[in-house]
Amino acid sequence: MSSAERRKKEKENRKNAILKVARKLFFDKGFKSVTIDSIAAKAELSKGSIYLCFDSKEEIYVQVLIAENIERNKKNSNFLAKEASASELLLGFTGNYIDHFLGNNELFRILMTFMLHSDQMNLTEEQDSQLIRTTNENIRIISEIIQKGIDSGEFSPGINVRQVQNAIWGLLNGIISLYLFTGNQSKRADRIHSMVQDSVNIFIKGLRR
Amino acid sequence: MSSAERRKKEKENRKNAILKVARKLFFDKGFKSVTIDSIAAKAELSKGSIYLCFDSKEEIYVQVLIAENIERNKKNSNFLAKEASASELLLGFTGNYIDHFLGNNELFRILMTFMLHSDQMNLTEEQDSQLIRTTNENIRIISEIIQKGIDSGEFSPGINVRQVQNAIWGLLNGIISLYLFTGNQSKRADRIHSMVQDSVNIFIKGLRR
DNA sequence: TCAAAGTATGACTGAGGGTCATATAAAAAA
DNA sequence: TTTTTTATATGACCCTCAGTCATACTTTGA
Repeated sequence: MSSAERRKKEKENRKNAILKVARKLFFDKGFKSVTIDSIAAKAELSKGSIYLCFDSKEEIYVQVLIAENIERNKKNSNFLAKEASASELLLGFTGNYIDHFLGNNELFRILMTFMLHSDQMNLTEEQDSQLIRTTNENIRIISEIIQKGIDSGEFSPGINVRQVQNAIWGLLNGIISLYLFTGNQSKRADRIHSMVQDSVNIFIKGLRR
Repeated sequence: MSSAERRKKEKENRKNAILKVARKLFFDKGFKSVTIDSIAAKAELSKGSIYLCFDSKEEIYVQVLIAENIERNKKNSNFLAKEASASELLLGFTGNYIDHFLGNNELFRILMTFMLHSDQMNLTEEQDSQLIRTTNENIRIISEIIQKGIDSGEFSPGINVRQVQNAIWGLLNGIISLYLFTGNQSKRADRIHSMVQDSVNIFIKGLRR
């Protein structure tokens, strides 16, 4: 291995080490109260070294989110293989989605913060498209489920698949946001699940032919 | 009028003047890039005087949001009086809701930021409940429309009205968030409208008896 | 007219993101 | 091996900005 290659690889490793530390801090304490100094301290590096790998705090943030997206995408990949109706698959996916974010509120906040402020965080073109791409990959499965439902005659053929995908995604994100708003005391998690289930069922009824 | 009363009233006026200035700045520049100094300068007051009326930047922020809620609530009040089916009313309301926030992205961001971080902004009990109350008032009309639909036989009687209200609200907020994420270039506004209309129609179909 | 109470001010503090001159280490050249 | 060049690491420093507080001013009421 040439020294240039080795250096490149070392930098990659360091980047990942920083991301791992940052991830934990963000998820434990929330974006705002994590300082670059605290990341540096925990990664046993100087502040300057952090900035050798990342241009800004926001960039670290977006990289965490992208890594998380990729991770989640792997787990989702075999979802469609299951033998089940489109309705069942949809309820399965949505329940899963809710679980995922109820188990990590901060991750959801990061996602939503990006959705709301993507234009104001000056990311590179690369980062921006990577974020959008990995996010889309994570929800494309909704489209696939809908399409399956149309093909099997379960859903009305007139449906705009992409649009319904986004509507369902929006519904889920919107409901989780409400959940965070009203406070996530005990019992709420149960309630949100039944709410999602009921809402999605209404939606499914509306989708049927 | 006693001097105490007059002083109280003056303070109220000043508060409103500050809010008016802050509102404009927030909506023009976004929360983060508005400084207390800039609010003070524009309100022709010293920084210290701002802090005589408000405890923190967040408090100004939440007061702007509450004032906006109250304002909007007034405009909504005569919505139900219209002669129309529940479905038509629902589509009317949702279209209106979308218009309102597409016309003021920053207001939507403020709303969502609160929904996402309400636990992390240490507001007083008073502020918190006022925010929740005025927000609820703004969307209660959805419940009323649903109830009307049930009463008239248009919608299935088994519906959990409150739950459907929240689901629809979530759907709208989620869709607006997506819209902000994918960028609000021209034509998007049209697309989001048709998306909301289609989604709500699917939902309505699911609600019918 | 004067003391007490209330109000206004802006210099100051502390926190934290981001920078950069300097130091150190590694690689290449001599 | 020694010297030169290049790459990397560091933390003191800069800057912005939320929030504070000692001081100055104004109003009230006796």
